[in-house]
Amino acid sequence: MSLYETVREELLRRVRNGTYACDTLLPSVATLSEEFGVSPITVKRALRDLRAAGVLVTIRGKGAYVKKQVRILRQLDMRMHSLHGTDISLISVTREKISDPSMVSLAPPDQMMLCVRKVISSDGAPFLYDASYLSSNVEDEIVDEFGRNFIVDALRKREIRIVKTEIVVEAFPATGKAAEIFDVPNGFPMLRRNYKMVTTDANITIYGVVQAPFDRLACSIDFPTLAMEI
Amino acid sequence: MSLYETVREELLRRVRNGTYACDTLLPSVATLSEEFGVSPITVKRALRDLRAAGVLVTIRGKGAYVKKQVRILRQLDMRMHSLHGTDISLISVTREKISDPSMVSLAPPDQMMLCVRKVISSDGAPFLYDASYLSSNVEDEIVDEFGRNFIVDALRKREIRIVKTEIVVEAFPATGKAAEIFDVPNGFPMLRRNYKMVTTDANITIYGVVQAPFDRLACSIDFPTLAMEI
DNA sequence: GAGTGGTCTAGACCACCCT
DNA sequence: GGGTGGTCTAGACCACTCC
Repeated sequence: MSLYETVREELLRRVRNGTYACDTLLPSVATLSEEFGVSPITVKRALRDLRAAGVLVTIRGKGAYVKKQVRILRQLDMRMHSLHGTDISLISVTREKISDPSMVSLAPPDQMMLCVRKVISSDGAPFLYDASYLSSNVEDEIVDEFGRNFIVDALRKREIRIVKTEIVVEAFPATGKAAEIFDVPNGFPMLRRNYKMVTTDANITIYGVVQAPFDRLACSIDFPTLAMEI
Repeated sequence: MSLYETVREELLRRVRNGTYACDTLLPSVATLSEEFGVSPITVKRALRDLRAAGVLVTIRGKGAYVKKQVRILRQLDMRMHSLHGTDISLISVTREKISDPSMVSLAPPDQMMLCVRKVISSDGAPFLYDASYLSSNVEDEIVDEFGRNFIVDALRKREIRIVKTEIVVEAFPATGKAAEIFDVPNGFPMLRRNYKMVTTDANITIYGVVQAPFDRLACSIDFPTLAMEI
């Protein structure tokens, strides 16, 4: 094992066993490099890995803090609004085609669609980034509701029900945009859920993408009677 | 944007638009550092990020190759054996307690259990790492079958059916062991599925973990009539 | 101004591949 | 032996925080 890996594993061990407690400041790079007898740059590299793994958060001019681990576990068939202390923040409403390559498995239509992007926060920290696409010919009034509410809620007001849902769940490394919104380093492991919802209104089929950092969200699913693989 | 980020994004752009095609060798670090007018170390750092993002694979003494993207999409309620060209390789059969912290949300029992670990490969490349736990008092003969077959198959031979399944899906960064099996760098984004299966045999409840690199596996789920959140 | 981490560079050494 | 990438170091500069 290389030097920086050894340092990284030792620091990780100290975080896990509580030597470096939650929300506390780690010793400075200079101190650690002395203690381990390695160059400061090697310590920095170890810290960089730990940051990328969600173990630490570093603040320029201050130091490295042990990241608090609070992960939200969501049931996939649970309604969104049942979460406490969540806050919806509208990012943008645009007209565009679905170009996200991760959506291809849901075979989206190749036409201009209405796109509503929002960020959902819990206790001030964003934990979900949602982009949902609707047929461009939806009435303008409904757009406003979509920005402030969850889609199913907005649809229900108009007595539109969801008939069928397809979901694809995958992990992926954070890229520029998602990394910025969640304030995580590039390459940070993320969870993505692509969805397609068919409604009782033949004109309205909803496509979308929800993203979240791996350490803030996990999904749970229950199958009452289905036989499962592995 | 920092220098190495600029280099990284430009290289990524070239991979995406086909300038550097799949399975081809990139120019050497020395060449790239000349072209971009930066230090070789800065290029190396950019390459390191791209390796961590699953874009490149580097081989010592040869160079950096563009990684082929072949992701398997699996339906969560699809039976495993329906996949073509898959191969099961038994890693170990042990008796141990469930200590994986990612399992706590499924509330596993705190007792010695039988643990069967296997790797499932497709076309020679491992894409699934499964660890499944059973009550330790299961008959010895069944253990052998578990190593060679998928659990549901082994159970069905004994006319045991699955009554209920709970699943938790999450992303996480690859650590030492998983990184080794799949030959991915530390911190590589992975997809994990924790499961709990209740069977018709009151003595047999199965717990387990399936892991896969983000670029080799995604899960899909269909809900015929359920109303979904966001 | 002193201390912190983030970045970039130059130079060195090593392990590995190919010829 | 010459080329490749991986690692480690020393030194420098910058941006930031805190006193």
